[in-house]
Amino acid sequence: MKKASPTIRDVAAAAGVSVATVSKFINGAQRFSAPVEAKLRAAIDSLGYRSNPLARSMITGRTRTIGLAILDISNPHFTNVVKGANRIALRHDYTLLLVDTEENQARERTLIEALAQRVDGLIVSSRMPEESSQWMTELRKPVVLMRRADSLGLPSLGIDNHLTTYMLARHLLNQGHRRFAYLGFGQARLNEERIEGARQCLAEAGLTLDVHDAHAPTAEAGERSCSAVMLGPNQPDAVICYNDLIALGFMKEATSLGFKLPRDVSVTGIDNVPYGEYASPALTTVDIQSEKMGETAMLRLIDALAGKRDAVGHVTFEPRLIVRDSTMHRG
Amino acid sequence: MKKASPTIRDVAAAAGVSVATVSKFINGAQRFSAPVEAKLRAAIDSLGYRSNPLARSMITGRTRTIGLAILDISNPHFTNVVKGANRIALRHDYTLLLVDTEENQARERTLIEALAQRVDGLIVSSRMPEESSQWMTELRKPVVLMRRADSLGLPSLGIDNHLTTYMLARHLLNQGHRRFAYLGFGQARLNEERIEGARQCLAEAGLTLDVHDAHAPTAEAGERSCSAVMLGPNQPDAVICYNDLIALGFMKEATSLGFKLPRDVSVTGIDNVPYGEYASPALTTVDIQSEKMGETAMLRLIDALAGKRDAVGHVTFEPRLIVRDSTMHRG
DNA sequence: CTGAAAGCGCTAACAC
DNA sequence: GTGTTAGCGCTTTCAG
Repeated sequence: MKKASPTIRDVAAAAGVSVATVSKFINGAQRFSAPVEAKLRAAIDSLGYRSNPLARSMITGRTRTIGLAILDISNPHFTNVVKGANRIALRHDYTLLLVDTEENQARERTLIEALAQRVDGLIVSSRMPEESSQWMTELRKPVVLMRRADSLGLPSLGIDNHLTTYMLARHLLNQGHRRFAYLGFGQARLNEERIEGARQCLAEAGLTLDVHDAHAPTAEAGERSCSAVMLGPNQPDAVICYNDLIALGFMKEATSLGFKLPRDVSVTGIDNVPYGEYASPALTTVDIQSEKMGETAMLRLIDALAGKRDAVGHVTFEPRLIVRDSTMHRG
Repeated sequence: MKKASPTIRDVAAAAGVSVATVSKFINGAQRFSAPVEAKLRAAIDSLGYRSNPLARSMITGRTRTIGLAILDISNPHFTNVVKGANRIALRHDYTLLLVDTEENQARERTLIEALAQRVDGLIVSSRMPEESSQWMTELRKPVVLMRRADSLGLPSLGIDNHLTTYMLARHLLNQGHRRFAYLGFGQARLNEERIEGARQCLAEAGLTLDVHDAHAPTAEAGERSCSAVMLGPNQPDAVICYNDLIALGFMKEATSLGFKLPRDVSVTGIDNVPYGEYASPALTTVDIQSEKMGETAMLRLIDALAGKRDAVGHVTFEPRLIVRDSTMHRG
């Protein structure tokens, strides 16, 4: 299982040619005379030769590997990002070096810096404040950021967060809701934008938003926070959650607490994770094109690596409202 | 963003020592005289030197990278495997090179063979028949298989599949169900074992199993197959699904078709994916310790790489029944 | 403790 | 078309 692999030299010897010829052959760099080609082929597969990508990389400086740093592989949003990124990578003959930072900011930098050394470029998802992310520009490798960060001068992409919650609020308003709560995740940069989006929409209707924090972007966190929202002094008839996971947990706990959904309260999420559809009531949410974001990030990175002109700008994705059964008209 | 990185030679020059000394220093291979150590430190961080892992790997033959090949990152079962494997890898200072074969057998071999060249060892999840998996033993790298395959002589691990469905059938039997259907995924090796487990249990009660195939291990497939199961000639009062995803899809569609769950039919899955809990009715399932499997696979691999004696055997995990609301007593 | 030198397996000029 | 040769950035004997 671990026998020493034959090298290019072994092949050269076996085929009676020079190493340079073998190298050119495996790289398909040119054409060869029939006898040489035959001998090469024979030597290669009789020895079971496979070129050593490490040695090649050391010279060319390219590894055909892209680093992808995400915050939590358990979150279906990121799973979809990985899926999209992986698909494009494969198509361009790259492989993915995955790093899950597990929402741990302390580790993040070390992990990503180490990653940067083994790849040609990287896609990074991070919650670090822009001010302390300067190091990302000093990785000596092209980086695509999965969030807006204008001051860093890095290519980036993300959705219009303000719009997500604006849409949600408008939808709920149209349905006749009047008492709004927002269950957020304060550590995320984009939490503010989401609060702002909902607030603005509500303000236009003369309403206010009761803001809560779930402290984690997970279903468990949503469960834990439910009673504080539903049994507090401002019982809402509509709650907008930071993401689908929180919403799913919230709905489960609300049901346990004896509320009938969506009759007693309408709930919405953001992300359009695959399982919102299978919850009951099926979750109204906003699709943020997670998979597409992964694809686009990878595409931009690969273009950059190929030397194509890359607008070092921000690409904004359009969110799309997905109405399901967790929101209903208020008589 | 791409300035040429300083090399060990630059450091040596700046510090006025030899490259060998620098090498030993960054590898913490020995102790140094105070003045040398000071100069080294100064040179290294004034240059911002970082050792090039590729060059190191080429010599040592080790990359500190583990390859993980899974069938579908969208499936929460595999997500959990990744999570577990990643946690252990990180702890031992390894990184994960992830490959998602997307349930595509044709690509699988190529992808994995390529992967094998860039890693120290690999963990492989595959549906390939044992007979045609011989190549996995010829990768020249340690491999841990995420399924039973005795003839290959590779370390492997998995759960007792026979027991999963046996338990499920027994549970449903105890609840008074009598008309059983199984909604499987024929392409999986373990489908047979699961059918057998349920069958055996039912046989003991003088009952039979009505076997169907969903053709994919996904929620969509479960939805599509529902009507054939529920509206066919043998309407069941209990259905055991190949996995949670299929069960979730099945339940959704059954509800659409007008069935009341679990009153009209009890449904079970296998895997204990996080979202079964948030479906309604919450899904009765069998926990197969996905995350733990990932951890154990990684641990065994790392032990093997560290030269520790590794029983080239199969480790079997115990499934555990999780009863929730999708199964109920039959009056 | 420190240094000199010989490569790891391969590519990339440049000759022939 | 094919061969020669000089390294890539680093580790690793082996002397001193």
